[in-house]
Amino acid sequence: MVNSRFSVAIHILSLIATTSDKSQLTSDYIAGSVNTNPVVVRRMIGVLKKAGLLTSQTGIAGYDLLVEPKDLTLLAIYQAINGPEQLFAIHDEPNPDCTVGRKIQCTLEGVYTSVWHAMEEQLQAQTLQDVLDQLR
Amino acid sequence: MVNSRFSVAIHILSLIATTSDKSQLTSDYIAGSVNTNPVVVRRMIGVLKKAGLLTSQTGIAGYDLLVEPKDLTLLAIYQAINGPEQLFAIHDEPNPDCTVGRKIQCTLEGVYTSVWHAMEEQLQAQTLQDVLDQLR
DNA sequence: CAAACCTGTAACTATAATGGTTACAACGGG
DNA sequence: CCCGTTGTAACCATTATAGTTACAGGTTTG
Repeated sequence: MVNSRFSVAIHILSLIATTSDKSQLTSDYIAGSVNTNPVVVRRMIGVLKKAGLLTSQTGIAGYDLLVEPKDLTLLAIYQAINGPEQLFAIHDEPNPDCTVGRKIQCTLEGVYTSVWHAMEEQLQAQTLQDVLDQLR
Repeated sequence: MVNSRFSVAIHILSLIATTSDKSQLTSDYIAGSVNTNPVVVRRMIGVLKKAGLLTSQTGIAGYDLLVEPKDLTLLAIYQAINGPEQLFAIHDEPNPDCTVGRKIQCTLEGVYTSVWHAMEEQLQAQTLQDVLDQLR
């Protein structure tokens, strides 16, 4: 199972998008909604900030989205967190003296690429706004 | 990143499907091709056996597929290993007193279900035979 | 200015997953 | 019987994950 960071990120971004009173929107408050630690929240927000999805200012409560929810795809969020990392791991150094071992890595990469493309399409098709609509 | 078990399973099944001399096909030999430990191989084979993909007999070298490579989808292999497990984790117990927290789990499940379906289709569309063809 | 907030980040910890390893019981074939 | 094999339990090392403490530095308010 993949870790829960993607879930936490979507939760955080949803809160930022829907909370009108910015002074209320502290890492402590967000942590209370997500049910985790404020530092975990700030750490995740740091990642999303680096990816250009939001801004914040040291010392001041509140965060601002830099992308409209309707323009923020789940794929963009996913990539902000995981980078270009492969989804499935391939075992290291299979035996090159074996017909299977020699070509298995390359073959699996092809398989995983097609699987990943299918996921990508789904993530691209859904935006933060879609999530917000379902949270109503 | 997801663990490498799926990759290892496909590798093992490919070897079983392509090795004609069964007395050669020991867990030790397979481990040599995969580049891992014989026990890791036997452990994985135990899982695949429980799922009904192959047979073996204590004390005798060799394994036999119970499903023709052309009928063995990568989805079947994936499910043999991972069961019905969700792909993405969702964080526990978000705050029910919060509009977002209250409905985020349900919403994310919907999102992940659509993503998983897309993956499923890709895995269903490819068989072990397709993999074997690419290993040539 | 001082106190009370906040963010940003480093560092440490506990827990769990993963894969490798040793060990051994049980089986089969020469 | 003897040797090689499968099937498993048990243990270990490594790593990822998330939680936590601590603190530097910014902001606001009285």
